[in-house]
This record gives sequence, structure tokens and C-alpha cells, in this order.
Amino acid sequence: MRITSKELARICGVSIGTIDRALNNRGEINAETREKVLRIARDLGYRPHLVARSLKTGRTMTVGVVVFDLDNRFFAQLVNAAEHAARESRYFVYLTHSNHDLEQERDCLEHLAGLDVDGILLVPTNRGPDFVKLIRGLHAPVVTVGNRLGAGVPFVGIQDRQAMKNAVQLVFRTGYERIVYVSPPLSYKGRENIYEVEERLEGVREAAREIGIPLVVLRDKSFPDVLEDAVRRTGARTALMCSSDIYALQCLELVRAWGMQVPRDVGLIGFDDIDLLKYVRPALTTISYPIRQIATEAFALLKRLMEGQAEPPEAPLIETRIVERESL
Amino acid sequence: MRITSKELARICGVSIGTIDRALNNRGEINAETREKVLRIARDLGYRPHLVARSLKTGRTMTVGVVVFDLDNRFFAQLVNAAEHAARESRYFVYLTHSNHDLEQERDCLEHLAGLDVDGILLVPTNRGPDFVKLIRGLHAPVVTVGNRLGAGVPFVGIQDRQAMKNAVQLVFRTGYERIVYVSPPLSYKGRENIYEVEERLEGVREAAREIGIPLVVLRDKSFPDVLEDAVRRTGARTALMCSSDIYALQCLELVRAWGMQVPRDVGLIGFDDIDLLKYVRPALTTISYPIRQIATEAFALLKRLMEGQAEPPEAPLIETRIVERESL
DNA sequence: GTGAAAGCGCTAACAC
DNA sequence: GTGTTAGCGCTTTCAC
Repeated sequence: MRITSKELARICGVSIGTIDRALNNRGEINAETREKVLRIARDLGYRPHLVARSLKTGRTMTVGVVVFDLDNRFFAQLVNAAEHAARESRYFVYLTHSNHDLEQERDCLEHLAGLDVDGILLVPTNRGPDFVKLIRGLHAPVVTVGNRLGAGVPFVGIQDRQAMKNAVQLVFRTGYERIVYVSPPLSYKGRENIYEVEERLEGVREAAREIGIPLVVLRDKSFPDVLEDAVRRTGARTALMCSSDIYALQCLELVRAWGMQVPRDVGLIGFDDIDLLKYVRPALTTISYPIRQIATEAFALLKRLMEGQAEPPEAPLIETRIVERESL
Repeated sequence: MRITSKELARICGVSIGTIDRALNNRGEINAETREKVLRIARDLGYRPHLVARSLKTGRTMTVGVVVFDLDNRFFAQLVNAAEHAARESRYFVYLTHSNHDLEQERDCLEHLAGLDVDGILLVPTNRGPDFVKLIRGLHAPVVTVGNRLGAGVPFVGIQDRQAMKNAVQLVFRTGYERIVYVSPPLSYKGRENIYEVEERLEGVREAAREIGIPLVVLRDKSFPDVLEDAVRRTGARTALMCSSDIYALQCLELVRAWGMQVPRDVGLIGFDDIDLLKYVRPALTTISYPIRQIATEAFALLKRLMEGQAEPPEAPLIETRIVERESL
């Protein structure tokens, strides 16, 4: 069995209060006594019972993280960076994962609240007033990432819309005469929060309109079936823009299958700059998503919230940059 | 503030004992009373305080996971699968990550023990008797994955050695006349546990000796500097074998840079079958690492251990299979 | 069928 | 400088 402070007190021949003073060096205590307690504690492998401490102090020094997909490289990086930031501030991480399921996401949040986490980092798939109400009822600060809930729920994100506008301009400047934008839905069970997908689409639309470059939007999951037709429809020089790198890679395969080459026959640009791009040829031009920075800033915000600081819920959106490689 | 069972009792006008009977439907209780309590609890958003429950019951329904690298796709999948398995058994996951640091790994384990987790899933980097002693002192069952500690520490893994022997045989049968095996060290700060790296190397060596096929082993981190020489040294048809897919992808790039083609000029085979291979051309032949299965079996074993079952610490190693694609 | 009370291991306030 | 004690929110045993 594990050794408790009470037992340690008995063995050291002092009171439990003295044990506490020695272990957490608080208050006045005889140096000799402290040394003795510390030594015996070490020898016996005493380890404070953090659950009991939490019950007493009301702080768990723990943050919960809720993502909807860990298999996705993207979230893995997010969790990684968050874990890193948390550790630096001596917080531990409860990882939960909602598996694209709206109900499971609510469960995760409720459970984390039950575990009395000091704060929660959430990549939401739910949205709407009921969900916001649930979040407020958690009695723990929540910071969202990726999908914005609005309604004053703290959020850290990037300038999706502006990023796409910049990309469209680059496409135009590079000499392309039309754009096919591939933006399939991220599929969840049930209703979805597709804030980023919508923002990016809006950015493309706005910029295309302003510039006056023709735009075809493919929003369906079955875009591979219609892509070739969309690309070859005219003789005009076409750029394929994708709402994420994963789709861009799919497009790359398809284009190759038709016997066309990137960028000679068609231009291609992705979004996210996922790390596996370094193994892809031709090297994909893309928009970088500063996931590390997002995670770090999100945790920093969460930390300030956990420490009771008043904060504006939404910090300025983070700028992105285009990573120009070979595909455009 | 959150609402407690005591307060709920006051509001419902019953005793705290009755509250418990209603909430956890135990023992005999008047149906009406129960309904009333349940209704009020729901209306008030009562949520059991899991920390307090744990303190009382001595079980946290939580498992700790310790990996040394989350940025690595591989561990992300492991964590993901483990989280999945854990959730199915109503366990929650504490994720910690040792960042390749031996000391940090020990910290993680100690902290998890302090958090009173019911069990721990560990991908160890430390090894040796002191580390095994530390693990035994945790007072929680530990299952290791990836690197074997021996000394009776429960372990779930694959037949690394046999997998490599099979691969060497395939290489030979396919008509290659010599092998260059690339197996750089996984770098940790300090001493490392490289059980799998060693097993794979040993498998290659044994099989090459048995078959009588010439073998060059490149164990250094700087293998890119000497690879070309090692490959071109003779006119014999050469197969490049790598201890992991990541190195195989690096080799692929290098081979291309010399103006050679895979598999026409040189054969290539990796290990792990990481998912990003689906975007790589030529498609890489590799050995699949059943990470999902490993995670699932590891958690299943951990669960039996947590439930107090006596178990042989090491289950039979899991078989692998070669995924034949285009590179060999 | 319900209430009262002890106690999990720790921290912190108070007494000596 | 040290000891004693209450109490965090829950579960569980024992009365009634």
C-alpha cells in the first residue's frame, strides 16, 4: 500500500502538521526535524496523494483537452503543443476525444467538469446557444480553438478569410485565369461546426469577386467524380485551391491519373502545411497554419483565465503566410 | 459554485444518504423520492464530484499514458487507440509525455502515481533495474509497449526479429544480391532503451547470415553522407532496408537526388507502414506495425491487471506482415 | 425506506 | 516550533 502523511507522522514520531510543514516547507520548522522527515519520506518513497490534496485545495492543476479526432496529424500536434505548454506551467493534461460525435463531446466536457479540471481546451464540433449554455455551466474556464462558437466564448484562431484572399491574389498574380476551389465538408455525426471551412470559402469568394477571376466551387464529398470536368471545362489556365492539404494531395493524385502535370497543366495550392508535405513531389504550395502558436496562445489564455484574470475573450486572429513551393 | 450532494439534500428536503441512493440507484428507495431527487438534480445541473468519489473509493477510473514523443505520428495513433479502448471500459486517460527525457519520464510516472491512476500504459525510454524498481514502487499496474524492459514487466509487442528475417528472405527471393540496412539510433537525452531497434537489426543480421547475402549496416545518424557510397560500391543489385518508414522516405529522396530510380536501380523497404505512405510514389513496400492492435491488447492486459487478475506478464508477440507495394 | 455519522488523505487555521 | 482539529464531497455502514 501507499504510505500516507499520517503514517509518515507516526513513523517520524511527529504530528501530521509537522509533516506538512516539512514537505511543503511552509512556516517555521526546526531544521533538524525537517531534514529527518524529508529523509524518511524519501526512503519510504512517500508520494503526496494528489487526489486528496485537490479535494482540499479545490485546485487540481489539471486541464482537460477535448478534440474530435486524434488520428488526424493536426490534432496530434495541437495536443502535443498544449501538453508542452501545460507542463511548463506545472499543469497536467486530461485528454479526451469526441470522435466526431456531438453527444460524446458533451459527455467529455461534463466528465472533465466532474473531474474538477481547472480549465478546458476545446476544439468544438457542437455549436449553438444550448452548447454555449452547457459550457458556461461547467464552472471552469474554456478556451476554444479551430471552430469559433461566438457568444463570448474565448477563442484563439487564425485569419482564415484573409489567408484565402491572399492566396487568391497570388494565384491571380501568378497568371492563372480561373479557380476551382475544393472544399468538401468535414463530416460529423449530426450537426456540425464548420466555422473555418466557411470562413475560407468566404475568403475565396470575396477575393475572386473583387479581382473578377472566374470561380468554380466544389463543396461535395464526391468532388473526385467531377473534378476533371471542372478543370478541363475551358482552355483557360486553371488553379486548383483546396481547403486543406489532405484534399490537395488527393487532387494531386487525380491530376496525375489524368496524365496532367502540376504545375505545368494545372496549379495547386493547399492549406495547413502539414508536415508530411516534405515527402511530396512536386512540393506543394500551401498556407501555413501555425498550430504550435495556436496551442501555445490558447493555453496562455486559458492559464490567465484559470488564474482569475479578466480577459477579452477573443485575441486578434493570428496571421498566416503562404509557403510558396513548386505547385503553383 | 458547483452544487454538492449535501446541498442537493437540503434542497430536496432529504438526507444526503437518500441522495446517494437515488443518484446511484442502490438499495431500496421510494420510487417517488428517487424521481424527485433525480429531477431536481437534473434541473440544478448536479454533477458528482469525481475527485471526492475517488478519494473515498480508492479508484479513479483513470489510466495514465506515458509516451516520449507525441509529434510522432506513431504515438499519436497509439494514444488514440488507447484512448478509445479506455473509453469503452469507462476509463479516462491522463496523457503525459516525456519528450525523450529520461528524468521527465520518471517524473511522469511518479506524478501519475500521485494522481492515483488505476493503471499506466508506458512506452519506456529508460531501462535497467533501478527503473524497474521505480515502476514496482508505483503501486499501480504498468503495461509497457514498444520497448521491452524484461524483468517481468508486462509487455505487449510485435515479432520484430522475425519480421525482419521475413523481409530479408523476401529481398533475397526477389533477386537482390546485397543489402544495405539503415538503422540510425533514436536519440534520447541520456541513455536509451532501443529494444526494437536492436531486435530488428539482429533479425536482419541473422537472416543475412543464414542466407549468405552480403550485408552493410549503417547505424549512424549521418547515414545520408555515406549512403551513396554504400549503395554504389558494387555493381550488385542492392536492396535498401530501413528500420522505419521515415528513414525509408529519406532514402527515397536521396536515391532520387542521385538520379537513380526505385525499384529499377535500387530496392527499398521500410518498417511501420505509417499512414502517410499512401501519398508517396513509388508506393513503398514495408512491414506493417499493427499499432491499433498493440494499443488495444495493451489496454486489455492493463485492464485485467487493474481488476486484480493474475496474468503472465508477456503475451505472445504479435505477428507482422509484409505489405508488398512497388519499391522492392 | 431513510437518516446519521465515520472516514478517505490532505491542508490550514488555531492553540499551546 | 509543534500538535490538534475541522472539513473538502463523497460512499458506506449502522441505526431506527
